[in-house]
Amino acid sequence: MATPRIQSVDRAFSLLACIARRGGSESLPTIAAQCGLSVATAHRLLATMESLGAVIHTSPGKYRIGLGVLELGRHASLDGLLAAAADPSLRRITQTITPTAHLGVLDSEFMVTYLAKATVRSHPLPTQIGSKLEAYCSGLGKVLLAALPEAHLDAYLAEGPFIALTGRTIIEPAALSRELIKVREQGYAFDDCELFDDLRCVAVPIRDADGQVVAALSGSAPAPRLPHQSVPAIVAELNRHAGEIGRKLYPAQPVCN
Amino acid sequence: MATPRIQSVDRAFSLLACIARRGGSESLPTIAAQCGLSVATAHRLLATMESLGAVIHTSPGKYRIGLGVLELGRHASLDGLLAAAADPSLRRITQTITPTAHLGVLDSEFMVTYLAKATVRSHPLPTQIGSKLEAYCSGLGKVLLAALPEAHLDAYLAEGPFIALTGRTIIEPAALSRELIKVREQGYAFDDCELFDDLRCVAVPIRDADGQVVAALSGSAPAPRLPHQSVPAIVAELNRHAGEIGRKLYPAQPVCN
DNA sequence: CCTGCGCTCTCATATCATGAGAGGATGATC
DNA sequence: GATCATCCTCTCATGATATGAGAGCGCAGG
Repeated sequence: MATPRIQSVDRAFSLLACIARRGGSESLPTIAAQCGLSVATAHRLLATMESLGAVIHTSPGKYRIGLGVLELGRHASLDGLLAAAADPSLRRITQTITPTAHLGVLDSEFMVTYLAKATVRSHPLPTQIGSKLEAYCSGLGKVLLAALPEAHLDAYLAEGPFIALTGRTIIEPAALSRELIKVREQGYAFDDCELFDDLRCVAVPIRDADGQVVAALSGSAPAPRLPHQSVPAIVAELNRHAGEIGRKLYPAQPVCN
Repeated sequence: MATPRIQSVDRAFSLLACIARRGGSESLPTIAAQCGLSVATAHRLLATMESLGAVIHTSPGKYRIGLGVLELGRHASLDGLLAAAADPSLRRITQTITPTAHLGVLDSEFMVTYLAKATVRSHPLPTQIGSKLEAYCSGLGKVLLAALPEAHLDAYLAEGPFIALTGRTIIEPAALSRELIKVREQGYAFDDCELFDDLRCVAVPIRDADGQVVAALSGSAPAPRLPHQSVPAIVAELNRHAGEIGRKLYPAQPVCN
């Protein structure tokens, strides 16, 4: 059968989640009840975690998440995890779908940051992990922009007209706005040589457990290798990978009933 | 006997600590060995935590701290924990030692931030939780300054001379420097009406597990109620509380061998 | 094709966690 | 200042739960 769960660990995290949710002032009996545990069990679990620094019992009736958790969290960042989680998918994509694959996020300045990249040797591309790029001119950027809340998007569009990188770059705010609506509706973006001449790219969103777009995944190829009729299949494949990445990062949350 | 520990929870956190330390690229067999666990056990624990989002298995040989831990950590801050952990001690101090007690930290601008305060009704003081105060003129500030690394302290002293708040405020950098050396040596600070007329205060450092000063704890009283000969006893009591607070926040770390 | 490595799973065993409730301590109320 | 209400801690017999060795599977590189 599937790997059996360790009950105590489930319960421990249930307690942590419960404490985190309540911001830190619930009594042990209350917490125990919320997690469906006996007071004795909850107490043992909390005492164990307290000695590990994961929880602290500040005063009667008050439990809080401890510095230990903060310390552990210091080693994780959304960007780093996205990159790490996406890496295997990117590799597979380059082997089966398009010769190049990218993962990117949008920063607060509306710039796309490349977090991960994979390419087959024969098709180098001048993109670099960690570098930033304007959003309006790439598949990744269009997917990420399309997911922005109305107000932010308007602010971005107001920055236009934009600079043309190729003859096909969308530079007019109105045209970009229309394009983004289309992207949002169809669930993917198609970059038809808008960033580099002769390079096409398909991009799809990566979503968290709530469906919010947190990043985008793209596959790029020379235009001849990426004809229009191949797009639907590529989108499907990319979506499969995007779903996998999303699920890796955001599993069923630890609930506390 | 003392509350029994939950072995699985200890092991789970041992794994987390191990993964965090290695920055995220160790194979399951390696991690298991480092934590003294069998591969099967480590696998079960990790699988459980993975489904909770505490860990993610990005690709073969690579485990990382997951977003779940980040999310939990979002609810904890050093400041908040210090305040919460100190609160009971502050209350006790006001009942047994001095009518007012404060907890403060130093920010990057050399300002003391009051994180917690307790007072008995009969002795109000115009200090507010969350407000900031120059460091040179209070017991808390002197303790915190005395713990700064040489270079930072020099930078601060160069900002002087300071503004006198009472006739006894130390305003000359040279004098303050001498005072801080004394504070460092004796392990506590005595504020003899340097901040408010007729208000004396004794302050001691709160240290983390490594002995680094992270905050300071003070007891204040009207000058007549805090004669010089009572200082040693007050220092001892404050230190007891400071130790308690430090131990609450920084228990024996989760080690991974 | 074969080898090495990393991960997953099986199963009998006994360790380990369990939960009801008593007792002690602390703080609030009157 | 005394009483009451919480909250926390601990005990102990029971059995559910975690354990670990090792086999098997899939994958990647040689």
